[in-house]
Amino acid sequence: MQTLSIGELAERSGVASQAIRYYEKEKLMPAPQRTDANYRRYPLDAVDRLQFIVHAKHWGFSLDEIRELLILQDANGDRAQVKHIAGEKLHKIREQIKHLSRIEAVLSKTLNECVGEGPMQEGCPIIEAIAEREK
Amino acid sequence: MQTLSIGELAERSGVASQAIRYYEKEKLMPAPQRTDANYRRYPLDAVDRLQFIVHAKHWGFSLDEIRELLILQDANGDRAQVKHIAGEKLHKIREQIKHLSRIEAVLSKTLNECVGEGPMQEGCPIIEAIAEREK
DNA sequence: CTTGACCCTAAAGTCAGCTTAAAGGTTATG
DNA sequence: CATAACCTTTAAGCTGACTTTAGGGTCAAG
Repeated sequence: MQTLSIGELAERSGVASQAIRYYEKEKLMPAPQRTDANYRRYPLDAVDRLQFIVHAKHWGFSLDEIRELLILQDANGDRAQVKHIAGEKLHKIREQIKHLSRIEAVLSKTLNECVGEGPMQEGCPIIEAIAEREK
Repeated sequence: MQTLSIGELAERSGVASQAIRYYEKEKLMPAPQRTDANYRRYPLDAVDRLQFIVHAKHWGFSLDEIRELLILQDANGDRAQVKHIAGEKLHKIREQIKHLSRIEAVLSKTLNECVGEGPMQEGCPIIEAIAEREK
């Protein structure tokens, strides 16, 4: 069976060798077999696992959360647990969207109100909005 | 004129003394006058400045961005510059909302598709969504 | 057989925005 | 006048997700 050195794996997955070693230390990647010279040799499907990590990171999952998902996969775990983790993540994402939307609303409103000209001796609606806004 | 010790300022503003010293080092707060014993004495409006910082942080501005806004205020700067900084921030916030909304859409869709029962031998729509999703 | 490209480990550095600790001076209270 | 509650400084620690550095070992090409 074909195996990959860490450098080949890095190139195929787009993840730096040192990051791969870091994922191993953090238990996201299993420790691979070693050659006599103590070089890591990875099976081909290590590429998929790394890309799962990359995608999950892009989705905003932390390494801790990704580790949980991988453990469930490795253990052929319960769908309910995966759904639970994803549900919590969805909740957090919706909270973030709410928070950002509130900011977006006030900021775009004040930007419209600001003429964007002249000095600010008598105040600037943007500065004032930041200064006064509660909560 | 009444002045405040750093501890009194901390209590009135809700910002820890050490954080106030940190803001001084980072040029967000001006270095205040000192007593003979080298104690900081703040004017009352230091409370407002600190609360401006707190609010701006809550809005998602970084300390670097807040410093820029404060410099414009201190210099009685140009409204156009403030509008420019706020406009860039608004753009970044809208990008973040877009990114999160895309994730929210896919994640809530896959959560609905997942029965949330049984083991995942034959795959789980959530895991697969993460694994397969491009970009 | 040597040079350069790879691989190894462990430890330290990076970013932001602080917090905590260490070691000491000052001031208010009983 | 002692002691607790302030204040001072500098330096180190924290989180997350790595990257960089230091100091070696290994391997393929010429």
